[in-house]
Amino acid sequence: MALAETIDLESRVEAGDHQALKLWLRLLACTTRVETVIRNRLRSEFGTTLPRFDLLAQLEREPGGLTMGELSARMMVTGGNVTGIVDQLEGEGLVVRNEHPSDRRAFRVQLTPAGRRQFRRMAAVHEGWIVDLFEGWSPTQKTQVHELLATLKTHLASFDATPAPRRKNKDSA
Amino acid sequence: MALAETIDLESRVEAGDHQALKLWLRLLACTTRVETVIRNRLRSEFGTTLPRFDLLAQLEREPGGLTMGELSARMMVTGGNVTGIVDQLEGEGLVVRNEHPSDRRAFRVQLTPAGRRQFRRMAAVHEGWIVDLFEGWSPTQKTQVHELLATLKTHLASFDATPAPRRKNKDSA
DNA sequence: TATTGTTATACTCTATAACTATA
DNA sequence: TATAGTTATAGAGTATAACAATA
Repeated sequence: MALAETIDLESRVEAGDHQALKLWLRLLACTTRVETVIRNRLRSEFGTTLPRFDLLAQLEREPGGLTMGELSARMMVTGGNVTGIVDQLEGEGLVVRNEHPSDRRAFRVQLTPAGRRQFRRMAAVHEGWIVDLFEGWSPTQKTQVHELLATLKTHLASFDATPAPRRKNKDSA
Repeated sequence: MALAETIDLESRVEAGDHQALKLWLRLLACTTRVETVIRNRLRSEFGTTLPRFDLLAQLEREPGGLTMGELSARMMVTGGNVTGIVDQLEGEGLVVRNEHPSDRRAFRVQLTPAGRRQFRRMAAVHEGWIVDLFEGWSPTQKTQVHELLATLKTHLASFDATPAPRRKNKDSA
């Protein structure tokens, strides 16, 4: 653990590896904790879930609506799941499947006025939770991490993180 | 208080809120991506999962073994899940339930020699993946974030993130 | 023939509750 | 009575594949 200073040349690479691993473990611990708090509160306060909240958030940003396929892509989940979530939200009167102007196979999924009201109410509370949770960092630190994460995000973009374990073709294997 | 001042104050708070939210979204995006890559590779390369890997990691650190309850606490999941994972790993010959010296209800779950070999092999590869994924940051940046996360982690410790949505008694928040 | 979305199914991960065998 | 672990069940959350309607 605290062996850092006395390393010789040979173990330096290994120490570097451990540095990355320890960083990852800590990052994961923090993220998981925040996520759990948010999930729990979303359920207890609003009787909803993270994917449902996420779907509403996607629609709120796109007043013209989104197709099921676009929702699927933005939420990074496969189509069948989107159908299920939209079914639920439509049942609650928060979203509607409107007809698509140019493709009769597709829909323009949009927020209803009630859906928009409900989402905004939740989003405001949600944002308050996030603010509290990240109060551990000063504004300067937040900015700093935000920028560091931008770098990391770019780097990570080159890794294959497709949801499916197996893609149709093209898998180099 | 002048109107202009009020507006200014309000928008400052709002700006601060958005800062935290944007930070969280980016943090979540990065973490999710890393996790997905790791999960996919763990499955495709070793036919295993993150919880199974995690359980082996817990045992590797504790040569004397751990009880089911201790595993449950360290992995932050409830008991029934641990039973399932240990069943699988025991079936594969990677861990054993040995008898507990002083409590006949409990076990000392331990790695088998094969389990230790297998875990070490996986852990080395796994660490390489992490190193690659975090190559986006310089060693200095890694250290920096690691320390910032320590601060955040401390702050987060005061929030209730119990797995269960509903606990026996009162919410302390 | 390709694509949009639905249906049906399955698997992972996790929680709860009732149960057993000790303590 | 309380605790360690198991069993059975439930419910998110996600994936795959076969299918219908339309392009």
